Amino acid sequence: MSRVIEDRLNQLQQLKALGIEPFPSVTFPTTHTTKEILEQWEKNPEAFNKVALAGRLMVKRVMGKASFGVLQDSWGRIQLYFNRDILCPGEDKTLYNTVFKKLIAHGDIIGVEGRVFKTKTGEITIEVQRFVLLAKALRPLPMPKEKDGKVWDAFTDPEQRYRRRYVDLIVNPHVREIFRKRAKIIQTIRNFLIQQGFLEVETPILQPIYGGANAKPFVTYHNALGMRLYLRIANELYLKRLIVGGYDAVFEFAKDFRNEGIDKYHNPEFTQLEFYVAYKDYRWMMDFIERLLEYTAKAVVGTTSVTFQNQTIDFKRPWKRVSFYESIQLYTGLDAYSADEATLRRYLEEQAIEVPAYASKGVMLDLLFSKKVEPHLIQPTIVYDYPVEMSPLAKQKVDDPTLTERFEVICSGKELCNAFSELNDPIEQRKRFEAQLQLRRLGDEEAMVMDEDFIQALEFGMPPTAGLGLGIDRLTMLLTDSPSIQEVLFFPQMRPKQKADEESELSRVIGEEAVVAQLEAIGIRRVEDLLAIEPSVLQEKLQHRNIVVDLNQIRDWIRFAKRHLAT
RNA sequence: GACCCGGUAGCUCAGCUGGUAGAGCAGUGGCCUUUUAAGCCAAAGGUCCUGGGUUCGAAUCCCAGCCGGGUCACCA
Repeated sequence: MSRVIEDRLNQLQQLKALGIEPFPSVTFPTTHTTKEILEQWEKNPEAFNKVALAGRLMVKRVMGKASFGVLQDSWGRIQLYFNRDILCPGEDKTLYNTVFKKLIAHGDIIGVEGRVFKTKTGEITIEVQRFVLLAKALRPLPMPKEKDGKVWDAFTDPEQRYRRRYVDLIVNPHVREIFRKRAKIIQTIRNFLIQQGFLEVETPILQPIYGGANAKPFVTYHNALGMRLYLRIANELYLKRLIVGGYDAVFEFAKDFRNEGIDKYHNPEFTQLEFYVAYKDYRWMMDFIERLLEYTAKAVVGTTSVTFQNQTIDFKRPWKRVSFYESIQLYTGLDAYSADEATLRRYLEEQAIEVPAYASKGVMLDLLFSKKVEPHLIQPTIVYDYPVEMSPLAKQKVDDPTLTERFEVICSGKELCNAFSELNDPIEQRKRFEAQLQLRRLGDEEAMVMDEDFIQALEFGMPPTAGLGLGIDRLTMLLTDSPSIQEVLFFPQMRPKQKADEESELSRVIGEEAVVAQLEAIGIRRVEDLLAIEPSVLQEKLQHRNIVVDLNQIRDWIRFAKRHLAT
């Protein structure tokens, strides 16, 4: 590797010797993109006798006094033709023989000017009359080659692709396309909502009390306030406060954070759209989400029907609708509505589904549904009327208080949306939170916690409201036929490549390696040691080693250390 | 978290019945003025993930660890 970089550094020096700056401070005005040329040249070749475009040189094939290259810009690739006597009409052939042939390499970013023509073999090509180096590449790119749809030496190792996504984006054009579609999905939904009169809002990511979903949070610490904060697991409770505040319809594309495992459907941070509409209910919301997703699919892929992992999924409305208990009846034959806890537990155990000891009826129904029903629901399906036990923020049905006005959209066997008529009765909401607290006491770490301020907000009166959460990452997977969430996130979470033990527990708490080294020198090697020493003594000892630290800083470390040990 | 698979040149991979480390592409030098996975000739390129162990000798066998992927578990 170092050899290749050495060669390139060498090229760098030689360029400078020729008076060519390898990283010039210039603009390069372009007249076209690769895509425009490829699409429009046939129709009107005369208009392409003088074009300028810039991009990365992806392929360089030198054939003596003429060469071919491939230029890649943001939109695609086009072939370049370099001819010695066109580039160097006079005696001096340095520009071609030395600069182009020796010093410009695969991966360099260049600007070219020239005329568009078609080669003998029928490929639209730019005859380069002038080129400039815009930025030198010191590292070599992987070089996949492609012919007739077959790819050789593809850059496929997921680890490398995700860790160095920029390389992935350079050499795998379809990856760039996925993220363009992701952007289009978000823009389409945003425009749709704005057109319907929604207000786009932003709510806190750092929350003193986390809520709105069943999940384990990330914990952090605010030094000045001296308090624990959580990264939000949802923004639901804040958006509903805004409905209390008098907005009719609000939405937020929210990054949420959940401290759980990572797999092909889960990343610690993910994007969820939530929106709330006053004076509507979940029936209205069913129609609305059908319209929204049908419209989005059409806008992004052109049709309502998409292919996802060899399944055809059609977002054309109306979608199938089935009640929660009917769906269970359908796939298990079980009358879960009438069944008591013991019956459910027995059934689950018979099906070899692990049931936690603390499992309430709600938890068991959830298990039953996700194991036995969800996997069968491939086409977008609205499952409605969820049991109250599993829906602590949803309004009960008037004619059956064991059920709530809640529905989920299941698609390709996975939850895509979750929606309900929002519970706006503060007294009932308090009871539901208390039931959650009880679950928590029994060992359900994902049960919700009490949010007094939210209840107080409801006490001021919230209109009847319909709300919905939509997993943007999952929707993107569906609409781009991506098999994992990592494929639709630019930078999915990865373990650091360095050996984990290179960074000690202590350095995770302290953060500054220089300080850690001195701490270790005075015998503080573990987080526990930090707690055992008096802050002022530590300050003095560090001072002897020429490290001046504020006493508050040391107290922060100790707080952090305590938190670290507690988790 | 459990199990399975993988980690060898910049990239894709072979070598894994232990005996001096291989190919294609990329890179380097040379030839070639419409090629396209360009071609031909030549030379070069490596902590075989890390650390231990077995052995005269380990990329190869054993143990531990790290990183990734897959399946399952938990979750959206």
